[in-house]
Amino acid sequence: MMRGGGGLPTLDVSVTRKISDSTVRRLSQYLRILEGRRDSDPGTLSSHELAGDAGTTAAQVRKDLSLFGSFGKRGMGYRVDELKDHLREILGLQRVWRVALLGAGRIGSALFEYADFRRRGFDIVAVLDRDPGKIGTPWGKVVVRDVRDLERTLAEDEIDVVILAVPEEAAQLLTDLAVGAGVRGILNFAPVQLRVPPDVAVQDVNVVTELEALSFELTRSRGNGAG
Amino acid sequence: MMRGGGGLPTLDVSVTRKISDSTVRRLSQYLRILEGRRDSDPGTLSSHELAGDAGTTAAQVRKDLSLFGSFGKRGMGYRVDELKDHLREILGLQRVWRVALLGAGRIGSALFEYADFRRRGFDIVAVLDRDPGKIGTPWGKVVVRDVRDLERTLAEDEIDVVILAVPEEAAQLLTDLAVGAGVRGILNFAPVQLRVPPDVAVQDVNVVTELEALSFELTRSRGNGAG
DNA sequence: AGGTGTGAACACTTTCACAGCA
DNA sequence: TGCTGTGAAAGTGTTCACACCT
Repeated sequence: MMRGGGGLPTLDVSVTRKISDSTVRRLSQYLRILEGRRDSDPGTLSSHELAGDAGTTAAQVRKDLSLFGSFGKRGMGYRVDELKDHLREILGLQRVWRVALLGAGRIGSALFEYADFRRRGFDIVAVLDRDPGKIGTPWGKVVVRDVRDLERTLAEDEIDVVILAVPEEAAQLLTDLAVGAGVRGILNFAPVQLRVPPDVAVQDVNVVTELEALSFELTRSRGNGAG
Repeated sequence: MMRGGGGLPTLDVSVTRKISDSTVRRLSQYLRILEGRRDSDPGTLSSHELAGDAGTTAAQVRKDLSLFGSFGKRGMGYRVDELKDHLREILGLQRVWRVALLGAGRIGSALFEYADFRRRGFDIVAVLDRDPGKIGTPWGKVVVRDVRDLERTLAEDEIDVVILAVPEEAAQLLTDLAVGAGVRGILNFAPVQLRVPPDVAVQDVNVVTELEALSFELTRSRGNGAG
């Protein structure tokens, strides 16, 4: 493989190549698995081991990683610490992302309480809602703000990413405001297809769709000899 | 296209063919879009319209639907009511699925309160937790039960699908018990790769992975001329 | 021997483009 | 004419298999 530099770590993160969504999700999973390893575990692991834990194949693991560089040693496998660092860099997790939570309802509060975000580099620095009964109440270190101050909040708090946990009807309007205020990433819990400019990234979480996918699978497999 | 019967509705649901996950997700989306239409909207719509609302292409819509039958009329498009029925049948939504919620914490309670499930054919008929402070408390029409009664509850309540909203450490154990008790579908919120027999369907929901996918996209696009 | 990195083969998905029906 | 349904083409993603390094 050709690469320019001398002693720099081998990492092709900067190369613009199309990386599939499934690859990215697996990389996230690999990182989670590595982070779950104890200090007593060996400091090195093979693509086979990682694949086993991730429910994929060794070839898939090697291919995924090789898209970004050569992180392993032949005959040895991958050094856990090194690979963790590479994955964090690949995924853009070596910085803290400033997140605003839009919607302080059930979903919003469940997400807010989920401490893993902070540990994983996503800091919820603002919470906004429409309900006067919620505005002004303290949530941990932040105070719930009026969603009408959305644009100012996003700018002042230098928000990178917005988590949309509001009713369907409000989702597109708030998206437009957030995008206008410079937000480039949205994690969308509302069951609508958000319309955004091409330079804005959206990830959808839709539990009903997941359940319907289960329903589909269960319905199909019923007849196929599983009895 | 060849098909056996006489006057029966044209529907290939029974045919065993590999349908991709992305197709299934789009079908769910199409259904949601159709259900969101008002009575004042036209009773018919084209693949182009549906594609527009779903953020995909007309060819994709037609291909997705054609995997299951010929539901449209050339020159006319699709009848909304008919297509809704077909999609419900394809997705296995013409019955009510009996769901047990494992874990009455933040996520569990947010999910439980999300009324859309019931409307969409997923009835949460049991809630279980480990916490003695929660066991016995009424949640709507059901009472939180001791997770130690899991197997009996699953059998007695004829549970089809389990929603796993418990801490990571408990997830695999509860999965094994549920599978042993005959559950064939699991919606998993725990950040672990569950091990299940091949006839059990699992869908994962992992918000951290979604955020990391956003992080990846934002990191990559930074340099690529969006400024 | 053990295990990575990777081109090539294969499998799957999406898009194209058009015949054919309303 | 308008729009579906669908083979064929193009495009993507996964698996194979092996050269090569430790």
